[in-house]
Amino acid sequence: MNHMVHYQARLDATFAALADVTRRGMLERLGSSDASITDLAKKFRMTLTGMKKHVSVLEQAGLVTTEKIGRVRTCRLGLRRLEEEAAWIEQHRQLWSARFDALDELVEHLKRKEKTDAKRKRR
Amino acid sequence: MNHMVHYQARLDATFAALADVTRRGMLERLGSSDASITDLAKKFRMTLTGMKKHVSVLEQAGLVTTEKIGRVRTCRLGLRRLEEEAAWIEQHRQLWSARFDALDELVEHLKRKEKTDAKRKRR
DNA sequence: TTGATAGTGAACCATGTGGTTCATTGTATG
DNA sequence: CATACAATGAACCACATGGTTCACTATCAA
Repeated sequence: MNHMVHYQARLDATFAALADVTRRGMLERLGSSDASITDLAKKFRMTLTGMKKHVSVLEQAGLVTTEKIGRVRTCRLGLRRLEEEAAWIEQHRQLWSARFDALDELVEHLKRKEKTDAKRKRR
Repeated sequence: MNHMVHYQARLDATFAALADVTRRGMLERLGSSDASITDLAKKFRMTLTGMKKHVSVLEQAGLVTTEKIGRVRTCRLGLRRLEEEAAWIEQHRQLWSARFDALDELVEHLKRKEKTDAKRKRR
C-alpha cells in the first residue's frame, strides 16, 4: 500500500495549499485568466519573491501549472496531470457529498422538528 | 464586508484542519462512531496531550464537537452550527464541481482529440 | 551596449505546528 | 480513604510557513 502514502501526501499538500486566503485568491484570479508572477504580486500587494513562493506551493499541489517564456513566467490553473488525479478527485467529491447529503438531511430534519416541536428543551 | 473576514478565516481553519493525515483519519474514525480522547490517542499511537491538540483543531474548525461527561470527553462529528456553515459549504461544492466539470469536459475533449488526431505535435 | 524589467535564490525573521514530557486536576472505584 | 484513570496545561523542541531584503541572472528594448 505504498501508493497510499503518496495519496495522503497529495491530500496534505492540496489542503495545505488551500488553507491560505492569498492562495485561494490567486486561484480565483487565475480562474478568469492566466497571469504572470508580477501581475499576481501587484494584485496581492506582495513582493515578487513572496508571490513566487505562493505560486510554487500551488504548483507543488498540482493546482497551478506555470511556463516560463522569455523572462515572464505565466501561471494558469493546473490542468496538466489531471488524468492521474481524476481518480482521487472523484473519490473525494463523492466522499464529501455523501457527508454533505447526510448533513442536509439532518438539517432538514432538525428544521422540521424545530418548527413542529418548538418548545422542547435541550438536555 | 466584515463577515468576509470571518468567512475567509473559517476557510483557513477548515482547510488547515484537513491538511493533516492524522486529523483526516480521526474524521473517518468518528464517522463510524463517537470516541474518547483516549480511544483516539490509542488508535493513532499518540500521547493524550497530542491527541487533545488535534481534537481542539478540529473543534475550532467546527468539524468536530465534544462533550465532557465525568472524566471522559467524547468526540463526535461536528453537526452543530451547521446552519451557519451551510451557505459556504454549498457555495464551495458548486465552485469546485463547476471547475471539475470544466476539467472533465476538457479531459474528454483531449482524449478524443488524441485518438482522432494522434500524430499532432505539441509546440 | 546599456538600461530597465521579471524572476530567482539565499538568508533571515517572527510565528505557527505537531509532537513530546512532566506536573496537576478532577473523577471513579476498591 | 487510597489508588488508578482521563484529561488538561505549561513548557519545550525541531521544523514549516509566510513574509521580507538583498544580490544575482536573464531577457527585452532603445
